[in-house]
Amino acid sequence: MSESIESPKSKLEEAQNKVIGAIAETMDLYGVTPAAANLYATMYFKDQMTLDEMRTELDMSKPSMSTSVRKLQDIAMVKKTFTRGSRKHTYVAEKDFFRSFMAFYCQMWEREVKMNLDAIEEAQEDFINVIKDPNSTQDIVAEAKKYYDQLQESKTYYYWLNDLVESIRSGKIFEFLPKDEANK
Amino acid sequence: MSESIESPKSKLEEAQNKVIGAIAETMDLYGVTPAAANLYATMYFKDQMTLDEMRTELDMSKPSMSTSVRKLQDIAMVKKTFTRGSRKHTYVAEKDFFRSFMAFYCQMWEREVKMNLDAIEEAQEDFINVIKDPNSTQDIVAEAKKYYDQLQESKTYYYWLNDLVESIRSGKIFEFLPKDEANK
DNA sequence: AAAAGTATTAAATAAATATTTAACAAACTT
DNA sequence: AAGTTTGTTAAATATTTATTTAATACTTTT
Repeated sequence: MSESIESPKSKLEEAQNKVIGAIAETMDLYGVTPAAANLYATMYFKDQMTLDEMRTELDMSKPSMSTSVRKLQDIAMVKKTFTRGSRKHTYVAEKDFFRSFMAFYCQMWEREVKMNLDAIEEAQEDFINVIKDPNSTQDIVAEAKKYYDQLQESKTYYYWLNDLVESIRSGKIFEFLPKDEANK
Repeated sequence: MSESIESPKSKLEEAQNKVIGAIAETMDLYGVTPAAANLYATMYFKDQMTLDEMRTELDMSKPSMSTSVRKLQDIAMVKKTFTRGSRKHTYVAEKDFFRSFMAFYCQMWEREVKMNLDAIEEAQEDFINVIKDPNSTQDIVAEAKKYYDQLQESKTYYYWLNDLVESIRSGKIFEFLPKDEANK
């Protein structure tokens, strides 16, 4: 890999590719498709891109770019920009990871909290009905009570998760955990 | 669905199933297979289970239970227990969601930080070499500087994420965001 | 309003992942 | 130590998910 004959241009690209690879690899743990992960990582080094530039750069189909870019918009990692004079849509990558973090996790956690708390409320009602039901044996009642309490306990977690979301959304968390911490 | 003819026993199960469904559905957003998600949610209402009980309960193959339970152990959502007198291995679900949260996200975020910081360090070195290279044109140098700075900026985020992990691991975060918050 | 360019949706294909069946290995019992 | 039970690994199958090709709808320009 004789370094000396390599052009500055290609060294630049090589350096970018290292980061692109790392970002893409960690991103598909975030539930996005490989295409979307690659796309975001690629856009991370571009000012803005059109769908056609994307498909050329990644050598993939346009619909694939279209759906990927939409998915990335959903999790606020890509934004549409308005470029005068061009009919093509242009998109930019969110380069502030704090914002991506916020958008992604808050959305995910809110969904989780809502879905589980809803189910818990319903189930707790059911358990109460079982407890009150004269047809219930002692064993059944005891079980129902146990589960009711277990769910009650778990609500603490979901409330906490909601608080976490809230403190991220409001930025209050950065009072506790500052962003730069003297930049190490 | 005439409620009155339903036995307390089946009402109990129905209530559990509501919660099982919700947990399982949110869990496969956490990168576990449907089998593992269902398994965890089922175990959430059991004291302990053997592999054979799991396969009976979920009506799936034993190897599927074996791999699922291992995956769940990896993310610390299930623990092995030692039951005297039984040759079968027994497992219990971690019912404290705070612990699961900690284990899952800390592991995930540490991986992300390490992988990306490593790539960034390498890339930044490369960019410096391009900047120092006499063959580099002005444009190339400017680009290299731009990317170097962009990566430098992004490190702030990864350091912050590391701090977050640290404060979760140590429990310090609960000083800032208390667990029970008067239980609403 | 027509035509050209662009983006999106739908159906078909390709690729990846989860699950199962079958074979193997390990641990316990007698 | 041989046989039986339990758990794991490997190969094959099934299922799901991602991607592409082809068709459609929307925008903008003339």
